[in-house]
Amino acid sequence: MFKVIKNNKKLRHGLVKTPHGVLETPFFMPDATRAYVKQLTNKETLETGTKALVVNTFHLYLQPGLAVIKKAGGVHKFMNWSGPLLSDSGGFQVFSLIHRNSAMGKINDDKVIFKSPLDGSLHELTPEKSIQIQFDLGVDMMVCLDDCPPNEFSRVDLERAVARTIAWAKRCKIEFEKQIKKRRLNGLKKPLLFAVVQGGAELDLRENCAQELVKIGFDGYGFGARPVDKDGNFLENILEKTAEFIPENSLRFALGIGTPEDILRCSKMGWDMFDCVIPTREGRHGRLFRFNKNKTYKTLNINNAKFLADFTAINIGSRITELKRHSLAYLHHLFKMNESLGQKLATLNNLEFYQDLLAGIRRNNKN
RNA sequence: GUGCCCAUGGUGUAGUGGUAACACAGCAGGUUGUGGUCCUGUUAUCGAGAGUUCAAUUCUCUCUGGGCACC
Repeated sequence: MFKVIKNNKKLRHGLVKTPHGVLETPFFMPDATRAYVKQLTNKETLETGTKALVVNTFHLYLQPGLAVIKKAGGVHKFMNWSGPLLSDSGGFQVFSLIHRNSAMGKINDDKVIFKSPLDGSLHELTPEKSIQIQFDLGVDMMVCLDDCPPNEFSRVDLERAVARTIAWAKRCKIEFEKQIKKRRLNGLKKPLLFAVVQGGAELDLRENCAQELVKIGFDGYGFGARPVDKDGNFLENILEKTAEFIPENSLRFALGIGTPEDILRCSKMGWDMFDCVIPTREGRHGRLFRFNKNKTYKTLNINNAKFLADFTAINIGSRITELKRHSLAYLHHLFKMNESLGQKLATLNNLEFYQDLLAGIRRNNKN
């Protein structure tokens, strides 16, 4: 259940009730694709201010496999996470796999068949199966299987992907209702369901896709495909208009977004939910995010030689003791030694930065 | 002491009578529904001296340094 508490033009503040707790919007979810945030224990993840995580259907289906997760009693129990979890449908992964290499699978209107990148075995994914898997995972928020085309696809190909995404969303909704009844998940136990708006950089396709999905009716709607073009330019206008195509009382989920700047921009357009690999992945590669005094931010590459003897703190204002006490010079040393403790500290730093960024947006939107 | 072998960037190795290549390290970029090991640039080298030659990192000699064997 989602309720907008404050709506000042497009600056939104709201509450999402999920089976595993309430979330204030807008919020950011780190990606725990394979049921772990890389480098961190759950306790450490919580210390960054993180409330909810994203896991991935595609990855968990392949490893460790559904049998194991069902036996564990769901992903929450498997990974010992008691907060809200969202699962991605796996559509993005399957389609990027096939679009990169057509030998990896086939897509038709009914289903998608793909080869496991792990052992080459063949698997079939349908909208119904994707929803069933997500119920087996036992997550709080699920995403419909969508046909996710690269933004550079031709108009005709984008149209076909939109048509398929709508048809599949309908099938997902039907399967969702079926599973709800079958599993008797009423009231607060009922997960939220999201559909994904496709259409590349063609505004009318985005509008059409959103309208058709709204007719079917979902708790929230996501922005599909990469939010940047092939030159790395942010699709600002497309994001802004797509948010407007989504009803005000629905959740707006900006999948895979993004840089701190992109999240700031999107939150001003009325997007409520974000997830991205940037803070964790870039952290592992040595890029740190930090605030300037005037609330702007900058990044630094801890690998750079200029940090060799920089004994200032990683983040003097951090709530996390290690970030407050350890110096940049020490972190530089850990990275030069290829010591995973360095990746952990950088991940902690970046997730705390992202959560502080979102907390700031929420404060701003409340007032 | 005698004999033999070796010497190429920071490290480990290619190679050639027309001034040198690769890997790692270094330096710096990149990463948007996860590439933990990824990608892209970039800096830097023929131990010293003499000889042969139009030309030597390459051939010869001496020296220096290192290794092996023998006494």
